Amino acid sequence: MQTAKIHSNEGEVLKILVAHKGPMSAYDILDALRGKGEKAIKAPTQVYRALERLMKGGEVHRVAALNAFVRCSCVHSGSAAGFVICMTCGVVKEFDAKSASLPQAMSKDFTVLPASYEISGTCQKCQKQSIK
Amino acid sequence: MQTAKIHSNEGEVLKILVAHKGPMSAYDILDALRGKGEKAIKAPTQVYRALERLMKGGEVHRVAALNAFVRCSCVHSGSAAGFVICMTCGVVKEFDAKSASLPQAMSKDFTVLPASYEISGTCQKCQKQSIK
DNA sequence: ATAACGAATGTTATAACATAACACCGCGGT
DNA sequence: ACCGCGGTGTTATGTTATAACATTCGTTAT
Repeated sequence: MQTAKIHSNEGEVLKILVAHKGPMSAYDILDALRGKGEKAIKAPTQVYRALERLMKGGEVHRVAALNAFVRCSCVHSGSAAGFVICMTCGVVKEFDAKSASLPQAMSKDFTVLPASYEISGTCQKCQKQSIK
Repeated sequence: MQTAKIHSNEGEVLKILVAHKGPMSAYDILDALRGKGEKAIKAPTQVYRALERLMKGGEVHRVAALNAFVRCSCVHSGSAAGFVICMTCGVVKEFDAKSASLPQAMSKDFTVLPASYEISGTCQKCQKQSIK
């Protein structure tokens, strides 16, 4: 069995993200971790690896529109994270895409247009092939 | 008055995108244009500038999830482009986010989960400030 | 015509984001 | 003890995007 290992990098990265509130690029995170002497993370790879696992665990999400990562701030279903993103100031709002009606989620605080919607997932064809 | 100028680069870039059907990265486009002798585009900047203007005109959209660009294939309202993206095979489907109901748009050909929704626009605050 | 201006272009360099490849370590199972 | 695997560290490189500046082309005003 794979018991809980060290994962200290994940902890460090998550701490930074929690403290920052809001999306950070991998390199922002890296800068925040560098110069913490001793045990500090030094290379992008380490940050990306930590982020990858945090994302797999649902603790962090990637915001493609910003090339950035955010702490999950939503009690969502785990499989349908949604974001409304202001491309001017970089503010993001997370919502649960599974339960919320999307247009509502955005129209409260965001003016709609011009806007771009992106839904990333897996198409049926690829889904089937992965089952084989 | 600013009459129609040359914009030959826009034409070249658009031609490539039309021929390719489907999203291309700026560097894919660049490679396709290079080695066309003479008048060929040679540098990323030129591609990005052409894309920028094509996007402003609504002829092309950027798909952030893929760091790519697609010819607009939709008779949409012009201000609410939507995409459903398969992160496995890279297939994208465009829909008019203004008129279509989003969940429907995706559920036909895409299995929903796990999925990520991103809606990029401008928040009210930034909207107001830009009016000033 | 031509000067002057702005928009489009060309060119070089660099910034920002992300991954490949390989060596090493630590722990758990046999 | 050893083996294997997953996590880590390190270096190098690949990919995407923009900055900065010189030049050319059209349009307009003189």
